[in-house]
Amino acid sequence: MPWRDGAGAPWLHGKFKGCGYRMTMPRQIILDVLSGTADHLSAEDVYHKVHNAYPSIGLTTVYRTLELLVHIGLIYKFDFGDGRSRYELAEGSKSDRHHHHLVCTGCGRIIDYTDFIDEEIELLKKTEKGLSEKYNFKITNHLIQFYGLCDRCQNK
Amino acid sequence: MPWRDGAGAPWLHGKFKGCGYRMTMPRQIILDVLSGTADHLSAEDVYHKVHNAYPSIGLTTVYRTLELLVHIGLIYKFDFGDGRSRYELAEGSKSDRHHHHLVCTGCGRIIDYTDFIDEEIELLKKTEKGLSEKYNFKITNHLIQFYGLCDRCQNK
DNA sequence: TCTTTTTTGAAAATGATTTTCATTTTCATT
DNA sequence: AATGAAAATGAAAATCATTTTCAAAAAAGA
Repeated sequence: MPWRDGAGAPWLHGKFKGCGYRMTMPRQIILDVLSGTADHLSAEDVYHKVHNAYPSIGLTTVYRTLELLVHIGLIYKFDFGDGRSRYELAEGSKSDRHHHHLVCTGCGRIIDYTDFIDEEIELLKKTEKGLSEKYNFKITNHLIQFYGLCDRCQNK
Repeated sequence: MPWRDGAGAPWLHGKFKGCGYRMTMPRQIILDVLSGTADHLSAEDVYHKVHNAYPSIGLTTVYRTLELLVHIGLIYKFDFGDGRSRYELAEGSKSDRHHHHLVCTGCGRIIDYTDFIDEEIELLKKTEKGLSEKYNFKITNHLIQFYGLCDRCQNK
């Protein structure tokens, strides 16, 4: 699954070239890193992980690549309120189900949940449709997060 | 409603003192500014508006006061993805209904909507309950936002 | 291979937010 | 009203994530 041969997922080449971008080594490795974790990595997290396989990479390139991947739609960018953006693979790339986030305001822990997702999605669809019509807004995305304290943080 | 006499809303004094804080002039004026607008002001927006009534105020104090007000629960802090935090009065202070946000990724415009809110709230309650039990999470807050293009931005 | 365009990395710049610290203000007590 | 301790303030400096600049390196096409 992580395509360690250095070629990257073949179907991605097409996605990149189709958009006029080149599939380069840094881009492949950054995608590999994101594919190989279930965490919500920050740009610097990615930078450190990438560094192992490709020590010469610069933080700048990581930022640029992440921005590009968000633009192409291969990854999502999130803000969980700790001052740095977090990234995760968009579903479809991996066998990853659509989920939302539970954010602990105590320790910053993030829990992905898929419970109730179907109902949420259904309501979201309905809401999107209604809002699109009323406000003439072309909705492309949504964000749902719950904030609170995780079990550990509740006990001081 | 904006208590222009400089005393601030009387019931707020209690809220502040109850938490061990003092109700000062800068704090009153910052609250007045937030009460007097329907916009989603950034810290610097607040700073500029406050400056009229209280020219000696510093940006630092604005930041500190906003943080305090968030902590007390009088205002909410939002991130709409443009790199600066935005603040708005929590409902209850004003005759303000609970609402969610529609964010235009083209121009940054924010639309508050209350449509479908009742259904959303109902589902959120149910979801919160379920998630709280399953993950032993004490949920205090939620965030729902839709992203897309507003009517103006759709036409280039 | 040669040429053009894209991508890269290091260093510098940016910009929002936070910290530091000396001064001023508040408020419970004289 | 005066006093003194605790809290709040403001200016300047510090932080820190992210962006920009720019010259060199890598990729795609001829």
